[in-house]
Amino acid sequence: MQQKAAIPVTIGHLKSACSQCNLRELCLPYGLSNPELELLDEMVGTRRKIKRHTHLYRSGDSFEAIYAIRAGFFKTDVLLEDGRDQVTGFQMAGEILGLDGISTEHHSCNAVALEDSDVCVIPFAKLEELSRQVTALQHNFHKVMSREIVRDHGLMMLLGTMRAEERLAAFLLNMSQRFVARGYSQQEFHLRMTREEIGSYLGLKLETVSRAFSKFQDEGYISVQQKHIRIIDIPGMRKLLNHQSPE
Amino acid sequence: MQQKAAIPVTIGHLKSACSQCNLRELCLPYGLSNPELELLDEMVGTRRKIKRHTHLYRSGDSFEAIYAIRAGFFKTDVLLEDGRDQVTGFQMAGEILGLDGISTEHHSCNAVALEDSDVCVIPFAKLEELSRQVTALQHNFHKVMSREIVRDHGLMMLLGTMRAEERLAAFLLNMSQRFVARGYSQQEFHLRMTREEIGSYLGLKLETVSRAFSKFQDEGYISVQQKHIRIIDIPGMRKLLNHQSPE
DNA sequence: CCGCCCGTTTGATCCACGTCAACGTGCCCG
DNA sequence: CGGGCACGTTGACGTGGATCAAACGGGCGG
Repeated sequence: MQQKAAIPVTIGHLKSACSQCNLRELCLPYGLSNPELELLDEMVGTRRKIKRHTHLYRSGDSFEAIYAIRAGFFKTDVLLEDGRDQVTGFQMAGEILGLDGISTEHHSCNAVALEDSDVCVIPFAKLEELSRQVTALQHNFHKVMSREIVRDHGLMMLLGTMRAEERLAAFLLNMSQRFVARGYSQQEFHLRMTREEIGSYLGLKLETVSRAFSKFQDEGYISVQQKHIRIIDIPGMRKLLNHQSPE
Repeated sequence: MQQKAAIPVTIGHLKSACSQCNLRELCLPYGLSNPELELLDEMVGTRRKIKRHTHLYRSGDSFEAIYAIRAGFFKTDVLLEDGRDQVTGFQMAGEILGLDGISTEHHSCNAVALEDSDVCVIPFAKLEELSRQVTALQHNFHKVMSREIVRDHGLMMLLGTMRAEERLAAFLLNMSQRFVARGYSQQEFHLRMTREEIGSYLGLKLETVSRAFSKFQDEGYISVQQKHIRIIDIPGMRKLLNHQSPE
């Protein structure tokens, strides 16, 4: 983004600088003082470029660091022995990847880039060390983990109680909201994932996802052109969520 | 359990003692040295008794502490505006409740005791303070949060990809495993929750849960007598999980 | 000890979504 | 520029689990 290296690198030994990062309001540096930010800059060792459709880490990899997404888009998924898998999340700039690895010292899911991406590598041992000294960092980190838990509960709710169209509406509104927080349009965006990945995330088959997209378009809620989505009627979409329960 | 107070109390000002607790291998004290345990004892201010069917906290309550279950059994659930709700977890002795509250300083789910229970109140500010000094505590706490995230991913997998009988099998094996870790029988236990609560947790209706119980019994996997379950064929149950995928 | 009530079981029917199949469509590479 | 291929759409049909309904059983209060 800032400079294009003449030699292609997969692991860039560029220094990151949290103090300069325009995502710091969304990420671990939030609310830190300048001297504290400098400590954080030291801790975040390197950045790493991840090409589209390659893994940042795989289930079973030993856990050493968490990753802050500087630019790009990821999915995480888990795999069952029998081959079934499920997308557990889509992550965008400013969000943290790798928290699943802390519990066992090994990652328990795969993280795959859905577009060429750029992450800050945060060695976990150093994070723990620094968060013993910087209270605000410690607190931010705890909030990040807790937010992940709350997010997961929301997804469980979706998977456990919602019907297909509600799930897709919830998904689109969630995307919209996250794009807004990053300064993009609320109603118009580009989805980086396939219908199958959306389906896996929402516990639906890709055909069902496709049909729901078509239905929303027919009813004037959205306009769909491949992966390009425009939400025409946001309040209408919201109503889809709350009202129509089968009981 | 140890002594019955003459006066009924809901908030007991009994000192807890992590150093004496027989659950310390499952809980935050794991691996701490004796002097560190004493610091922990100081931090854990009080214990609190929660009667069956009463709330430990409610969604929206301001967040001040997390809770370690000393004895008893809880469920957590989230509520949608339209009245639909979903059980997001069942918690037993040695497990931690309340982590959802860190992110917004308010709880985002309800915690209800399914039997008379007893929890250690861990003021969160003090926990953060102490975990800045005691590395092992800090690390344990991070592991507890991460474990919760991994658990949630497993549940998402269940809700997103498994059929009814697989879900129930997974649920029963999970219960069994957690009872073993607490020194109870692997094959025989008492469920504290109703069929409806199991259904809500598994994303099924209570009738479906009931039918699956009956089917398992007919096929000789388990014997069911109300809430009392005996698993007869554990390896058989495990096979139910992996093999029979529809694709 | 009886009767009520909540939780559970079981049966009959329905329907949302999965499955299978065919056809479009944008895009990359030769 | 054209052919292949992954991704997406749409249709016809099947089915697992929801829904509706009725009856059962066990625990508890009177």
